[in-house]
Amino acid sequence: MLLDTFSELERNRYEKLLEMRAQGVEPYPTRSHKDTEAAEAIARFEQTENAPESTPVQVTLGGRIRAIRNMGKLSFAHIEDKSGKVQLFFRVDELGQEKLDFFANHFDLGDFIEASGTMFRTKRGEVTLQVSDFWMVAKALLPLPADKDEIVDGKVVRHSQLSDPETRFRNRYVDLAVNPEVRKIFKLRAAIIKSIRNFLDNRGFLEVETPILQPIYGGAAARPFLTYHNQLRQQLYLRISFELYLKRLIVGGFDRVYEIGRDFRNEGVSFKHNPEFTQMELYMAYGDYHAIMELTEQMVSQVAQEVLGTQIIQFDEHEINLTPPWNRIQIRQGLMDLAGIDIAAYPTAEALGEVLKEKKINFKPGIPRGKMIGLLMEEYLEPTCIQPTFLYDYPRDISPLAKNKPEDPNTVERFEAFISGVELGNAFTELNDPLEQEKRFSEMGREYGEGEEERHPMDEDYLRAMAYGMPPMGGFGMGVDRLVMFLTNNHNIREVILFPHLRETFDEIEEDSTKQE
RNA sequence: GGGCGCGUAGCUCAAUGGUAGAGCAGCGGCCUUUUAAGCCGUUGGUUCAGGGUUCGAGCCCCUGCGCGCUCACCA
Repeated sequence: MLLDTFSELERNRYEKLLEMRAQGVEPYPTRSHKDTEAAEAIARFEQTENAPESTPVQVTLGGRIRAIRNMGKLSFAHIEDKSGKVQLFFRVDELGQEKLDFFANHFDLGDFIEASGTMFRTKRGEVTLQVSDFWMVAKALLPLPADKDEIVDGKVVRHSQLSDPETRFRNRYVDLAVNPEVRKIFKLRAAIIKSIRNFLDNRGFLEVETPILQPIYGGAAARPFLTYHNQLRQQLYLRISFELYLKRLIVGGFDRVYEIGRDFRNEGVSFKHNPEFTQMELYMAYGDYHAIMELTEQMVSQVAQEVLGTQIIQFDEHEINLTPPWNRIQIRQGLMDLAGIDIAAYPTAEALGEVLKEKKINFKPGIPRGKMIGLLMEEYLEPTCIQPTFLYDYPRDISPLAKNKPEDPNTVERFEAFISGVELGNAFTELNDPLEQEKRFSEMGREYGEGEEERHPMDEDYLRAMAYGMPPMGGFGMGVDRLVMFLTNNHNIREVILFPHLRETFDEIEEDSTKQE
């Protein structure tokens, strides 16, 4: 029972609720009567304020009470709705002592109130609603964490705001309710995604939805989540990428498709990894990875321009310029320049392994050559990619879905985009030769061994689709959460996901007897 | 999974091994233009959990849980 968990402080609010009911006032009425947003009321007043024949701005406002200042014969309150805050002014002359006392005795911080009256400007200069009538629309039984804003030199200074990350993420509704800057992140997030859609829609891409529950996972190197369909008695995986389904659609004739949705990867959780995350993938027939590079830099810079009004963003201590063209560094050349290693001179894993040992880079014995190159990139290339950079031409053995470079069978046409040393997206000229694809799947099986879940499983139906003829194309996958992190200057992915995954608490584990292995 | 750090009132934080505190929030007063309102008074604690050392533990030790940072795994 909720009531059983209440502290004395919370009981107190419940008592007020009971008192209201006893007086015939419903604390959760069915209808509301708000007709104007806070910001709109203020704007309308300011427009008419100095007009010679201004008519009074008469409105009914509604929102959550964020501050109350009772002063005996008058009261001030601030309420907040999605447009912002506005002050309410209650005077005994206007309302009578009884009504004023009713406000003082029954309304708390966090309650939802509606009030009608006329807008005016106080002596201190704040546009305010002079309340002629008010009523409760939802009583809050639990108190929100106390905080107050002070305006110093035009800047809002928060006092004692809710800041403990665990409390904030476990009770995101409270975090959002009291921290407007957190709400702002998610408004920006929505705008970013909308802007991506606009960009792609305008270029003839069709937005599609493909299965999240998949009998065979694929399209990325990651461990999947496993689930089970009872009636079909079928094991299913939660998708780790959209790739193989989207490319089937290109076979189907759409030529340009994209999807924005959730991927699930059963891997470590960190400041840049959440078990489920939002991915954007697109496929463009008759394009290659060079075309995708251009599309990517245009998309990201344009999204920034639309959402932030600038292509120059601040991330960490760096000022990052998203304006095209971005840096392009070929991996072999980059490693020659920055590490003094020509990877082409070491064509086998054994030979390259010796180089890694020389450079004191630790690696698990037996990993493929491509992974070793990945380690070199992490050490020498990626940290230098502060400004937006495409690293391109990847080793073939870690890229089973990408097409060879025509002149170099060990290298594929693939790039990854980096900003501030962190990967933003991954793209390639897509392999469209079904027999070659079949060979690659088999190779992956050998490289990784049977037991390793991250090896790319053979997908027979995908090969069949390709065998019907798949036009040449470029494809691209981008972590939307990462992009939101860059554009909102957040360094932890949990800050840009509304309900990030947190470990269960002990109590929850004990109560949940159905939990799986 | 490893290492380091943190966990005290609803929130933000104090407290040499020696009576658990402050501000805000709450509650009771005073106050007719306040705005971090103010002034006076006051309530509120399983110090994350369990064990140990000690005359005595918020503090020291052990175990567990959670969070943060970091490394590893992983794009």
